[in-house]
Amino acid sequence: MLSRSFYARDSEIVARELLGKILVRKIGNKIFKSKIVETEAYYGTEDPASRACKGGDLRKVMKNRAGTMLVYGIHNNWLINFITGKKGIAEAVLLRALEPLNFSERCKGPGLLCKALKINKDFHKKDICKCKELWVENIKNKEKFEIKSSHRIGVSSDLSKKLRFFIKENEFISR
DNA sequence: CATATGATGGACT
DNA sequence: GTCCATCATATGG
Repeated sequence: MLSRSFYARDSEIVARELLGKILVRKIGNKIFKSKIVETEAYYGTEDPASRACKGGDLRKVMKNRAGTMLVYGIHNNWLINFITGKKGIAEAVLLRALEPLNFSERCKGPGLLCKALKINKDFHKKDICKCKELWVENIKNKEKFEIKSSHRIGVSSDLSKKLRFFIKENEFISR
């Protein structure tokens, strides 16, 4: 399991380094493993694309300490974020797509991956470093892959930075 | 209680 | 790329 210090860095760095890591979901006595293949970085207070810049609950949660999970409901879906950066600074990384390793649900999108792993608001504000039902593991055998970046998806106004990161030529990327 | 609003997904061009 | 059905929240009366 990754230590809290992994998340306590700039969200752009965490978003990049989360790629290729293994997300583990435990439901009852079953284990579901998947590889993280696509992420986006969000900067709450000064990010026009983030709803947290408008204030409210999201902004508060994004200021929690790194490693806190933030589950956000939109349309008929759930999206999961990990809080990054220092406590008091509103930063988070959104999980956008996973490559299923020992199951076959489709995970090509933030809403789909939450549905596949049965992630809902029960995980909101929980600690990814302590949770017994969902956590992130390091890769055993380092595999080589190229990280690409682009503008973020589904937002009307955005920063000029490219804050969406994904593994090049992976077939499980959304769109 | 009423209503506005999307960090979407899927179908389609 | 574009269109749009759909529903959990946030907010206001």
